[in-house]
Amino acid sequence: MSSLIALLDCNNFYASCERVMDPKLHGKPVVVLSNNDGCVVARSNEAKALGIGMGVPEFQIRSLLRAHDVQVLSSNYALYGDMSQRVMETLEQFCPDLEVYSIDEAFLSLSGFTSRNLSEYAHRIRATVKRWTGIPVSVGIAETKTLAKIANRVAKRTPDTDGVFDLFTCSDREALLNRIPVNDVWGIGPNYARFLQQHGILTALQLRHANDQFIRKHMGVVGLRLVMELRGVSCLALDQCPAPKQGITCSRAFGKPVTTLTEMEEAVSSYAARAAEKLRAEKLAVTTVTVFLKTNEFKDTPQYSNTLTFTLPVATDTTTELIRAALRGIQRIYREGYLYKKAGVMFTGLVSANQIQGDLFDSQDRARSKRLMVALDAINDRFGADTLRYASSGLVKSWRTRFHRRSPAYTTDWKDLPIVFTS
DNA sequence: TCTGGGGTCCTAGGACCC
DNA sequence: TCTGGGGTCCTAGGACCC
Repeated sequence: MSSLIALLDCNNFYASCERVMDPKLHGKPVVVLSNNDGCVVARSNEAKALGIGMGVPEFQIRSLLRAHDVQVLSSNYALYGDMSQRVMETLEQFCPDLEVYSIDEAFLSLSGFTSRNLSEYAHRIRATVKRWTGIPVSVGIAETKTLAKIANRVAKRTPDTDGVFDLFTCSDREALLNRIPVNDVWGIGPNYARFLQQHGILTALQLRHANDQFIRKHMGVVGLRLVMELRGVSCLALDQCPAPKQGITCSRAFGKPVTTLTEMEEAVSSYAARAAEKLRAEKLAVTTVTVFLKTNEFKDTPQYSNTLTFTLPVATDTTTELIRAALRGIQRIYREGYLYKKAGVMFTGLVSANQIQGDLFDSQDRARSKRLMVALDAINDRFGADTLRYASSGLVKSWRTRFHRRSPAYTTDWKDLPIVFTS
């Protein structure tokens, strides 16, 4: 008996979260925008039906949005993170062998459930998630992750499946796979799709029957694994305890172009502080810091971008040191005379915070820094992000990312708690 | 005017060593 | 007289994901 996997995926996740908290959004087209209210990152079914594409810049569809009274919201990541946790906790009650794959998806191992009617079980999971969290989900079942992804797509797009599709027991798999465009296969992005189409491979079925050597040569071992998975040979195991993070990044596009070193320093200082918070939340310390900046590639103005990576003498998780390091870096690559659009700070070479190796010439008082960071995080956690912050991050922050249409902090701020009236 | 952010994995090529 | 080869580590870049 081969193993079976279910992929559970929340429908239109960000838009669905907004609807849970604001029922007025039901039945209306809803879109959620990325940082800076730049691009569409989530769409309700009604918005999809209007032809609004994923990733489209908001300014390009502004008249369409207005004409159809589309409800437009900025991203509210605190809300989505909370809702995600509720969904995952619900799933765990049904199936403890699960891999949380992303904010809105989980793979479930159904190997121990083969005596059941799996479709029926999936319908029960789906109904329970809806009842407990308000989030609609779809479930795809198959022998491998890649096939489960395809099954999930069928469940989402075929109304009479009622949100659950079992590809394993499907009688006409070949015909079904032949209706899946190759660019819809998990792991086939724009580049591979174009390449495969040029070689006459247009569907998931054709990719499944592709020549192994050909795939190995042009798409590497990743491509070969993908093809094997399409054939029902599991190559991507369920990963219940994800590997520790390899890097932590904080980067943002500016709300308006940055033209002075002072503003750039403020931004980079804020990003370093934010990345340092994430670092401590994961109980990690960093040895390698990368800073980068770039101008707006969509514009016809002079272009410049640069990146600098350097290694710290001693691994650290202290905001003060990391800001200082990031500022030294950005000062070296900053050039006058450009309109900067984006900058960022990346931490790599992460080590566990409790095994920091000191060095002979280390002059920092580590115990003192540690106490300071614990206090800083506790205050910001209690009273809200940025209650305490470093002066180098600036006060005015005219470069800051814009969120003009953010919904309230329903789940993370008492004053935004939703109020329910009953009659 | 206006085009996101945060990740992972793999590969090729250079530096270095023995 | 006539320029080795293999292993390891690191980095940059490319592909993909949500």
